[in-house]
Amino acid sequence: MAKIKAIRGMNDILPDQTPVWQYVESTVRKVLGQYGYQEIRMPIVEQTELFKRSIGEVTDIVEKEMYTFEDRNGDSLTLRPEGTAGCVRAAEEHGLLFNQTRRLWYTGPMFRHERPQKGRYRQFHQIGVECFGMAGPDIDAELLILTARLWSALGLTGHARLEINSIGTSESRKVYREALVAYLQQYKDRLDEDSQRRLETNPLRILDSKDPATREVLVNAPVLDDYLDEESRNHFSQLKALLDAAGVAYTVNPALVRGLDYYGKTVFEWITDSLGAQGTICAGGRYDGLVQQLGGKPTDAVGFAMGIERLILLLETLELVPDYVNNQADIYVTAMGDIATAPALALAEDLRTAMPSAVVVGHCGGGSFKSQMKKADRSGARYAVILGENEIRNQTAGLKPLRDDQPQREVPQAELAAELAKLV
RNA sequence: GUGGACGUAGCUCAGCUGGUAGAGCUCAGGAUUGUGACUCCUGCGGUCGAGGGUUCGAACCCCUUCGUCCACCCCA
Repeated sequence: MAKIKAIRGMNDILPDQTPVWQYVESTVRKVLGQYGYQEIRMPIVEQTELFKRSIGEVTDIVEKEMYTFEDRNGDSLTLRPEGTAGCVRAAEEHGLLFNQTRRLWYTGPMFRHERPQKGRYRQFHQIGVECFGMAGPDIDAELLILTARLWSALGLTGHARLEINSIGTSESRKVYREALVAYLQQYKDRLDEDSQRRLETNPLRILDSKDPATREVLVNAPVLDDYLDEESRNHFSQLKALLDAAGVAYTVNPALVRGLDYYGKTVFEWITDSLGAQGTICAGGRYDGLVQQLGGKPTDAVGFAMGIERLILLLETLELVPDYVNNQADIYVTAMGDIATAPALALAEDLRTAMPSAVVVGHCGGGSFKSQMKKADRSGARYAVILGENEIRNQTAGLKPLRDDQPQREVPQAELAAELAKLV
């Protein structure tokens, strides 16, 4: 019988991995909380139509990467490939957007049927942040300042660079797209294969082609900046001024376009060079038209998503995960022989009551005393508490430091908690 | 979807021109009646990813398939 294995590209996150996940999630939670952002939780499955209408019919995501299936009643449902669409749907559906401003965030798994590689999986996890009802560049700036603070909290400052661009309103972008396509059509045979295809699918993507011949053609191509409407241009220059004032470094990348149709005006990416091909750890932009497009009232909006796997990969590559994150135990309580089992359980409970934040691991499962000490060592605990016949007779416990050369002491059981509280 | 590399013990990997499976780590026990980390000894542990073919004989050669990794595409 062949063993059943996990689905390709969908990974188990094992016990030695969960501490760093919790570390990242709690850090993000803390920083977002500082800015007054509220958490929202949406279903993982939505009507397929939601993603088609928001992400765009001709994007790769919708065309070939969605996990779409029929519900038992015949409805077409899809495992969410990203969070913005569902967030907008939920917020609109429950009246969270009308005549008010909102700062929301969420986290959870997303699903895209792509070929897995480093930093890219079929089930992956994002932390998404979405802001509604704020038209000005101040909220764009707040989001970027917030991410900069998050990098600082994680020790990542200097390891990711910020690229920004303005792709204008959908109207001005449409005019530009036509001009670009018209220009490139003249040199179609000089473009690389991928870019020829992109002429039909996603012309703006050709701008960051790596092919030398294509790059040569692009030298004289129309520039998006020349086609920007006045409002987008002002918005962008104000944003740059706000970032300058806040001390957030950035570079303007005119070739930066986003893959999802709903973006307009501000777009940005935080990129690292330490992860190979999948170097974008955080990306987003403004999507003022989406709420209306999904049937709501016109509502300005801006947001971004971070890839948690990529963030963790980066932290581990740079060895930035603090040691305390992986420490499993503070105190390990041994029990020598059957006679010590009940007293050891009771003593460990006393310790937990007296030191609520300490991790007190009690030995279970028998084994020689030697092996118990070995496990105490492996647990990472700073102190071993030793309970055997002698200690029980004397109402004491052995207190043995495991991380320095201090000698072992005999402490009355009644005083042990107070004694350890001083040390841990 | 395309290209390349790779699948051998729980983990990291050796295994020569084809001759019948190895090491280190981990784990258990011992040297040390009740004391971890260092050392030494012993032991547990494998359908060599799966299926087929060639051969007296395949972990090794051939085909198919599944999976992993990296890159392209695309994206977090």
